[in-house]
Amino acid sequence: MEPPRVPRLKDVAAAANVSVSAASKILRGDQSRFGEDTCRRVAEAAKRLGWRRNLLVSGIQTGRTQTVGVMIPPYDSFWVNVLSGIHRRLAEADYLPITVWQGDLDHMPHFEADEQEGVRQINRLLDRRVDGLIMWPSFGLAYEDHLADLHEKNVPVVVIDHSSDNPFCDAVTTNETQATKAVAKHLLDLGHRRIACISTRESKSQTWALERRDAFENAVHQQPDAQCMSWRLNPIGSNGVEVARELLGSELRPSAVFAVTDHEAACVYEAAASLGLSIPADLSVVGFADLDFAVSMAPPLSTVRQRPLEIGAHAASMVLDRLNGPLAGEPLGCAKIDADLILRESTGPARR
Amino acid sequence: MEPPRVPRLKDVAAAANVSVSAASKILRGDQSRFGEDTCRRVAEAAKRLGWRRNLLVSGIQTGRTQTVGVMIPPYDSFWVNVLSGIHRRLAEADYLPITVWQGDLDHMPHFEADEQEGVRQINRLLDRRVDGLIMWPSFGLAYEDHLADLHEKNVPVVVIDHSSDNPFCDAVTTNETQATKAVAKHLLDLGHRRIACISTRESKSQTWALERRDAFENAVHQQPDAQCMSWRLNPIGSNGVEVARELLGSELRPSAVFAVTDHEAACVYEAAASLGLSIPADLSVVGFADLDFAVSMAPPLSTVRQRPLEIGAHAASMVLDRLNGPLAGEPLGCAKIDADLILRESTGPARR
DNA sequence: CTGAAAGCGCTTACAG
DNA sequence: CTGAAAGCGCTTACAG
Repeated sequence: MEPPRVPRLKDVAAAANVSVSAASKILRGDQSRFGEDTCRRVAEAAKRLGWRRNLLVSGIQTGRTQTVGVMIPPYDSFWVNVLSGIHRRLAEADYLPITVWQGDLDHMPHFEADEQEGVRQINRLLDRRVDGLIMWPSFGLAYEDHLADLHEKNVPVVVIDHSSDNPFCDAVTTNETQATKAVAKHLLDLGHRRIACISTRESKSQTWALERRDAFENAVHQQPDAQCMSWRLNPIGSNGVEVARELLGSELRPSAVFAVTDHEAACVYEAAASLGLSIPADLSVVGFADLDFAVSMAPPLSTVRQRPLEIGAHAASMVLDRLNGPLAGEPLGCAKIDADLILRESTGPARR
Repeated sequence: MEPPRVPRLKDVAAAANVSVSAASKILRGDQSRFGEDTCRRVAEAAKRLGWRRNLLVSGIQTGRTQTVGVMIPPYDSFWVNVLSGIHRRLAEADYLPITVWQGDLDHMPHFEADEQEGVRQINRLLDRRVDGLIMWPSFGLAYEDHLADLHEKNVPVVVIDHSSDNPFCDAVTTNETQATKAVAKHLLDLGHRRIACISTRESKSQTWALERRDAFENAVHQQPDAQCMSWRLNPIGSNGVEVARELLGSELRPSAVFAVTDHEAACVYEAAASLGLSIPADLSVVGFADLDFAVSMAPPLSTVRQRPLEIGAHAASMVLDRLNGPLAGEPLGCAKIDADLILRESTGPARR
C-alpha cells in the first residue's frame, strides 16, 4: 500500500491526459487558449484527486504569495475590528494576513516600538515574501526608512489612522473633517455659539488630535457669530480634569464642549460635576471614539463612532488594488472613511 | 546602473569563494564540517550582502516554513492574551503565526463555526504549508474529521481550553482541578461547610464547566463534614438570577457559593441583594475568570485568574516540540496550566 | 573537509 | 490550440 501522497500537478495532468504546462495554465484560469473539453477534463481531474496548488512554489515563480503582513496589535475593540475587517476582505480574495506585533496587552498603550524587534518582524514577514504590508500609525513612523526600501521593492504598504506625508505608503484614516463637521453642525443647530474644544496628544505619531481640533475650529467658524476656543492638555493628557475645571470656571464659560476623545469628555463630566454644572442643561458635551464606557456615562455621552471594520477592509482593498487592480501604478493616496455621530443625552439646546 | 537586486545564495558563495552547497550548509548552522575560516568568510559575506534566506524555497525543500496556523479569534482580553503568548513564543523561535478566524467581534460570542468556511480556512493555511496548527475549542470539535487528516500528514495540532478525547491532537487547558481545589480550600478554611456550586453550559465544546463543578465537588467532599450542592442553569445560562434566588431562598441556604464563571457570580450578587443578604457577611461568593467587571463589583469579587499568556506560550511550545523537539513521536497529551485564586472582598468567615 | 549535480513542484517563455 | 524545456532559489544526497 502506498502512503497517501499529496497529488502533484503532474498527476492531474496525467489523469486528464494533457501536459503539465497545459494543466498549469488551465488551473490558473487561462482557459481561453484551450478547448472547452480539455479544460473540463483538467478541472475534473484536479477535483477528483484533491489537488491543491502549493502556494510556496507558485510564490517563488510568480512573486506572489497571496499573503499580507499586518503589524497591528489587537489593542482594543477598535483595533480588533480593524483586524477583522482586514481579515475578511483578504479572505474574500483568498489572501491571508500574517499578523505580528510586539509586547502584550498590558504593555500596548505605550507601544513605543522597540525598533530592533520591529525590524526583525518586518524581516520575518519579508522572508516569507508577503505581497504587501499594513501597519498601525506609530509603526509607519518608526520604520519610515524601511518604507522607502519596501517601496523600491514594490511591496505596497498601507498605514492606518495616520495621515502621513510619507511618500512611500498609502494611508487610510477616519474622515476627521466630515465627522467633526457633523459635531459642529449639531452644536450650532442647538443654538450654541460659545464653544470649546479640548484636545490632547497632538504628537507626530497621532495626527488625528490635531486634525480633529483644526477641522472643528474651521467648522464652527463657518457660523459668523460663533466662537471656538481650544484648550490643549499636557502632552500625556493627564491634566484633563484641571484644564476642564479652568475652562468651565472661566468667565467666558462655553455652553458646549467638544473633546477630541471620550477620555477628555469624561474629564469634562468630572469638572462639571465638581462645579455644580449639569449636563446637558448647563453644558453640552460631545466626545469622540464611542469607547466602551461612553454609553454608560451619566448622562450617556454623545460621541462619534468610527468604522473600524470598514477601515480595515479598505486598507486591505488598497493593498490588493495596488497589487493587481486599479491602483497599480497610481500615485499614493490617503483614503478617508466617514464616521457617525451618535446622539445620546449629553447635548441639548443652548440656553437663551 | 543595475537595479538593486536581492542577493542570492550564489552571490554569497561567490563572495566567500566557496560552492553554493557549502554556503548553504554553513548558513544553516552546520559549521562542523567546514574550516573555521571558511565559516567566518561565508557568514561575513552573507551579512555584508544583506542576504536573507527565501523561506518559500527552503520551505519546499525542507517541508518546514517556520509558520504556524492559528485559528483563534481575538474574542476578548483572555483570547487576545492567548494570542499574544503564542505570538511571543513563536517569534522567539523565529516562527510566525498566521491567524485566521471567522465573523467579527459582534458575532463571535456564538461562534458557531460555519464549517464550509472553516474548511476553507484550514485549506488556505495548508496551501501555505504551515508546520502546525493551534485552534480554539469549538474548532477542535467542528473539524474533528480534518484533525485525523492532519495527524496523518504529520501536521501537529494543539487545541486550547478543551480537554478532548480526540486522539489526533494535543491540548492545553487551565488546570481546573488545581484552581478549583484552591477555591474549595479557601472556603473550607474560612469555616464554610454548606457550600453550593452554580454551573452552566456543560456542553460538549466547553468541557471546563463540567470539570470545574466536578473537581470542586470532589475537593469539598474531602472535608468529611462539608456538603456541596450543585445547581445547573439552563443550557444558555440565561436563568442565573432565578436559580440563584431559589438557591439562596431555600431552607438549606449555603453560606458560600462557587460560580463556574464571574457571570454566574454576578447573578448570585443580584439574587443576594434582592433577598437582603449581604456579601460576605451572610454569603461568601467566588467566581472564575476574573473578567473585566469582577474587580469593580460591590464588593469586589474573589475569583480565579487564568494565565492566558502562559497558555498561549505553552501551546506554541507544544507545536514546536512536536516538530523537532522532545515531543517528536511522543504520545499526544494535555497540558494543564495552573490558575491563581485572587482574593478580594466577597469571601469571609462562616458565621457560627 | 568540500563541490557538482539532481531535485523540490510549480510557471513561463518559446517553439511548433 | 498544445507541449518540451528551462528556470525559480534553494537543499540534499552523493561522490571525491
